Amino acid sequence: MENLGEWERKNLQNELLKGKEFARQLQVHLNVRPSTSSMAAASSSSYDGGELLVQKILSSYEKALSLLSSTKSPSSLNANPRSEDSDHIAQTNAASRKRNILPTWTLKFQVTPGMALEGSLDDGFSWRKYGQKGIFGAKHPRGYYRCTHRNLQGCVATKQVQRSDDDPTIFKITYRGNHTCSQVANLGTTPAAPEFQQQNRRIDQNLVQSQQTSPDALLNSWASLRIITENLDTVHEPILFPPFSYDPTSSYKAADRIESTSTDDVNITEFSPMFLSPTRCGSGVRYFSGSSSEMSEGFIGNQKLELQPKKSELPEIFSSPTSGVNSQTLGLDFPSGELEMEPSFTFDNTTFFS
DNA sequence: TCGATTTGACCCCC
DNA sequence: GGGGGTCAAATCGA
Repeated sequence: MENLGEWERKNLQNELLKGKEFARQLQVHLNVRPSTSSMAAASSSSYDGGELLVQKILSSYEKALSLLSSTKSPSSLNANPRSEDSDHIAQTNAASRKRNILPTWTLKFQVTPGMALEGSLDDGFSWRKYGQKGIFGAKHPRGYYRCTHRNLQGCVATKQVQRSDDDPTIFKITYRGNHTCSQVANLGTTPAAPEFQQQNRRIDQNLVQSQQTSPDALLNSWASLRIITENLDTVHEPILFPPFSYDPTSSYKAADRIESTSTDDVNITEFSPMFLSPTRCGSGVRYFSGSSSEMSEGFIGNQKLELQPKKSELPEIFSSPTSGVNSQTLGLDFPSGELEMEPSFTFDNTTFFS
């Protein structure tokens, strides 16, 4: 934490505050009594899983914020000898520091063999490829993409696309950093926008091509979830994950599977923005399990989701032992993690990694 | 002509 | 020292 610059601290704090606020909104919807002692609440058998979960969420955010506020000023970073040489080096170091603290999460897509990969998994954002490298031990090269608006708008979002060694039809896409460009506003963070609502209705056509590539944006990408943690019994109240937004031109074979699953699956017509109506949202994702230190997973219909924390990301903030359900598990902020989605997602991959 | 992609080189971090 | 991430010049294509 001591290695965080002012910029990172502010962003972290803002993200944590947002997550905390979202949790509070969820608390309101669940009619959870505000409690100054989340642990006391946690030990109370009168709370059902969802309410308990909310208490833990708030507790985790409060602790994370507390940890953040208790850390040193980043001014000590100037003592780094590498930053004294030149502006270029200083900028490089700054980039490296940002690299280390930027939220990272991973999606896995399974594609239909033979289909062309258009736009390297079009997720709705504009990406510009800036590199490709062979990775040690990997059969396939890794592609590096950054937001097209990086220069104009300073958007720091990047993604890496790596084809799986075991199954060439599986692509692992690692997103890093939030989109700060105008694309965010156009791709679902404005729930009232007609496009957004229309996209919600298109879920049955294009489920997995989430256009949200930031942690916050991912909030707009997921159907409501029911979450189970390793410390909790089944959570009966859904944790809300806002809807996917989709590329209407893509085809997605898993949608039928989702629609055909049982009654508590995603109610496609009732996707709602963040935390609007827990009871309205279905529970397409059956559950998430695990803690910040262990893999979490869940399902949207038949689709498996995995959240795999990366230990290098924000360890100070999210190391709280009571943060069994931290923002990542909830999708509130996804400080790091992996979402594995293996639907029969179809896209054109013939031009990828040519 | 301009934006995107390719690719070799550079640099940071482990 | 090696691997991974990024840079930037060269190249491509609309």
